[in-house]
Amino acid sequence: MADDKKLTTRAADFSAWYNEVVLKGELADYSPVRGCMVIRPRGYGIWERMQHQLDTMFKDTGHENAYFPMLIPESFLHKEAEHVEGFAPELAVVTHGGGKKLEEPLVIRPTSETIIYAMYAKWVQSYRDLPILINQWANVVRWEMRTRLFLRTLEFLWQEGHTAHATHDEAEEETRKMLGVYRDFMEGWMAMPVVTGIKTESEKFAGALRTYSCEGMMQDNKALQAGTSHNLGQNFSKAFELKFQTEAGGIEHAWNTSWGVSTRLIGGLVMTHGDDKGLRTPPLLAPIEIVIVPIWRAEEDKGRVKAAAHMVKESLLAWERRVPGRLRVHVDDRDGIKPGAKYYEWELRGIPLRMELGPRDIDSNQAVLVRRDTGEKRSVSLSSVGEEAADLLHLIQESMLIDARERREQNSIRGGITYDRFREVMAGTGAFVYAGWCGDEKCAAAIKEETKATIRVLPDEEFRSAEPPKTCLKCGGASIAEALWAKAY
RNA sequence: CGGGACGUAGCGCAGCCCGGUAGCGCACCUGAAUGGGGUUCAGGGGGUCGCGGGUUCAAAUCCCGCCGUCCCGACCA
Repeated sequence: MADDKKLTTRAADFSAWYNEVVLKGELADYSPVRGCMVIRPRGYGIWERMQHQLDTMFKDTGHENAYFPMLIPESFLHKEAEHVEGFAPELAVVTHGGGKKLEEPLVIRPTSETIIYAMYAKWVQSYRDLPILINQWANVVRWEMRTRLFLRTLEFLWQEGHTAHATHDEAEEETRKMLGVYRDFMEGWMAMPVVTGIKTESEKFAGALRTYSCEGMMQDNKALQAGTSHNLGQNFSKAFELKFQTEAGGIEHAWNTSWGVSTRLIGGLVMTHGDDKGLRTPPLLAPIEIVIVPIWRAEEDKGRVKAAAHMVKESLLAWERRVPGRLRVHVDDRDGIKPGAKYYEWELRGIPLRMELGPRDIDSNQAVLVRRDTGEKRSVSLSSVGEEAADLLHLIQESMLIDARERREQNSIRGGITYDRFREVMAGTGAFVYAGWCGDEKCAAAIKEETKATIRVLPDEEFRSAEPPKTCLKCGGASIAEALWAKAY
């Protein structure tokens, strides 16, 4: 039976561990405003690399960046019924300006659909004006009850893409395409495997026709919704009269999509790859890929060892790597700190590769390379150090994804699970469980009540088993949806 | 918003029960030695004890109120 395997999970107090890695890794800090976060340079360095890569991928798929205002007239939110219902409880509202009470309150954007489609309505006359493919990087505010650094803060930084199309099929294609971009980024760059799929009616975005999502598994076996892509249908174009004249001459409402990822991804990175030594950063996202620690015993060695370290750095910078861009190398030649202390510090920061360079190495034209992910050490010749380092970084990137995927598979259960066993698993380690659902919200609600597990997505093929579940996990009735059940952040 | 814990130096904490000159570890600064996995010694700087009120000759300590943080519920990218 698939569910007889041994499930594993990280230490019980995962929250404390997470906070420790984030705070001691100096990724973020609490701000004076409750529930808001300050991203410190180390965290922002990772985010900048994420942002740059995502931006590149958006541009490669034909999108442009723009900027829309932070303040939105309250009435805009009310134009789409489901949308306002979904967001009303968590809005921050500006009621005064210039010392006077405003005639109409302004909400601080919780997301920008309304203001953006109001503008698109002005810009679009003809089918020739479509599609509009725009992205914006912005901070948004949602007044959450409970907050957590990176995962759920009152204010957060994200990217939101908003597009308008002439047909439903084109919008659907865009929605799926951007979900794929997210998956490629999360797996290829963050080394974080995700399950993609469609959200159920009750879990979809407020105002969407369909919502697709990327769900990663964290080390406590809970799911993290890492990115979403929505097919909004004509809901917003009807609310904001976003209409165009077709080639045939008729007037039709446009079809919209929106999709976003946020700084939550940094939290996902920590919870996917962190270990008890601190952060582990995939090489492609590491602000520094290689740190060179020069080691000297006698004072007379110091000068030549430091000089050698900088020469090695130069030779690494000169190395032509396979992916675009130079190797990112730092020499830690600080005085007064012993090498061991430096090792701990760089391990905490998650730098993927460390090079130890001492007098003995230099005399034998060698250096020691140490992998952050596995701790493995190897001696390499200084004449081929660039190639060795580049190969190792490539290997680390690959093996971090493989390891994370293996961990997820180890903690996934497909098929043949009884509800009793399901309850037992969810009360214990937790898992990704692929099982059927009869489609009745009462069953889903009962499962949530009893186990805290919800349907994360109806997964795409990659995650499904050969044999689809035939019965509902809870009631045993005929299954109409093959669902991924898990506890979630 | 309900239940619990907590708030004292940059970080982690003791002191509170039983009121009486604000302490410890790490970090930081100076000097010297040290340096292949968290150096050692000596000297030094830093705190309106979360905020406000009350009791008292005297409050970090007792009482009341507020604010904030964390954990557990409801909400959520």
